[in-house]
Amino acid sequence: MGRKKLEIKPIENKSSRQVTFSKRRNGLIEKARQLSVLCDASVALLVVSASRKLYSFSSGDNGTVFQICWDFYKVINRIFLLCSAVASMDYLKFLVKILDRYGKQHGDDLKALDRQSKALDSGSHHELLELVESKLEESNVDNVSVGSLVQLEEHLENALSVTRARKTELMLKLVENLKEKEKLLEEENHVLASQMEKSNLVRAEADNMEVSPGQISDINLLVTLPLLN
Amino acid sequence: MGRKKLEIKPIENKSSRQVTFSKRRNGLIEKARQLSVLCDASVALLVVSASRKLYSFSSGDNGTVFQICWDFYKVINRIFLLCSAVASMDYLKFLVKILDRYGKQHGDDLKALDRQSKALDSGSHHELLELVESKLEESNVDNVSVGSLVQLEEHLENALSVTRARKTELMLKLVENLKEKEKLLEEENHVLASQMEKSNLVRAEADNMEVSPGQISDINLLVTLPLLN
DNA sequence: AACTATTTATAAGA
DNA sequence: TTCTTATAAATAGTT
Repeated sequence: MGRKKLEIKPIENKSSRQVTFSKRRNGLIEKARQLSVLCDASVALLVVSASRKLYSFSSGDNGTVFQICWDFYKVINRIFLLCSAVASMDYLKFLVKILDRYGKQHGDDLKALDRQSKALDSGSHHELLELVESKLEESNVDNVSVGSLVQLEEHLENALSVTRARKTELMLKLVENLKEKEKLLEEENHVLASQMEKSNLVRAEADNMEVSPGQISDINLLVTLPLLN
Repeated sequence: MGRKKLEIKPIENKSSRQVTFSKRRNGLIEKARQLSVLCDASVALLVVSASRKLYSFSSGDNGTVFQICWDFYKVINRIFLLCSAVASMDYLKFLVKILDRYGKQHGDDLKALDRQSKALDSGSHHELLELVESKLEESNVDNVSVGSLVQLEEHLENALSVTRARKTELMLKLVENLKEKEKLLEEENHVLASQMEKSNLVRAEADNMEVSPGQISDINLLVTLPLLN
């Protein structure tokens, strides 16, 4: 739809490709907007230029981008999770590049959050929770920056993973201690019992004195108590 | 660009809205394709109709949709995670609907996987791992269906969560048992010790017989052993 | 689903 | 970049 018909194949000339990209990108975004308005549709559009710059549109039903994208995210997330196990080195490099790009495009947000995160460097749970709450407060969703949310979630993931590992570690240590304690108590018990037996034997031999019924039954009761397993 | 100018506002007439949606959606997807080809750009487009049907396009640099979407996913995922904590009931209903829709659009895949998953209903870990491996094998990424991957990940998530819960449960039970055991042993020990004391006392009174040094030291050693804490 | 009168998008040029 | 303009493409209303 210009002065002459354009074949749909990669444009060689760099500057004309750049110009076409700019025009068509705007056109595409406008068309996406129109479709969403005219037909009550949810539309999400992502464009990444050859120079790795990101442009996007979302009809944003509730002023946010994420409702429409939830199923998209589901698909992508799952594919990614499964593929990351078998991903090539090239693909991993690609991911790093994209994350880099995000860091650059949201540099200010990241810096701002970095200052906060430095404050809780030593990992105070209380402070972390406060940070989360303040972020949730201010996140009437569309005025909170994406970069800071990305950063924030990383904090949360770290905290969770540390907490989980610590839980397991503590429980294993507790079990170990309890088992050792049990072993010692059993040994002590055993020695006491044999001591008692010997002493009773010695006494019985020495003077034929009878052990009182109450005392015997006490001992028997305890020794035959079933140990839990 | 039709017989007359159309204002960009919601189309009231249902059937004409449906027709317009169909035409413009195709147009939009074609435009997206052209942009990606002409300008070496990555483009991802998602359209959900008012009737909740999903249409999408992705330039798919490597034959898959997910490279271009990775950053999108990052953003969406993080926003979702944070917002889900404060999401309204309406929003939760919305999510359920979308997941439903997925189930419907990938019904065949789900059924196929369902048969497999029935086989490991009783939760054999070995079989689950085998299923995962076979899926990874066959997922040269573009010939495996999205629906089955979604389902597969749900299996994995369930298995993980069940395993984690079971681990905690078993460890807590173990700790409880060990503590009870310890209590009983300590009681038994205490009774034995006091029994011993009484008996020694009685004997001493009765005939002034001395307890052998070796026996005394044994008992003292055990009673003063530090208990772990 | 086709047709076609129009509008809209945009390629090339400035 | 931005504007202009000739022309290609998309599509609204009609059949």
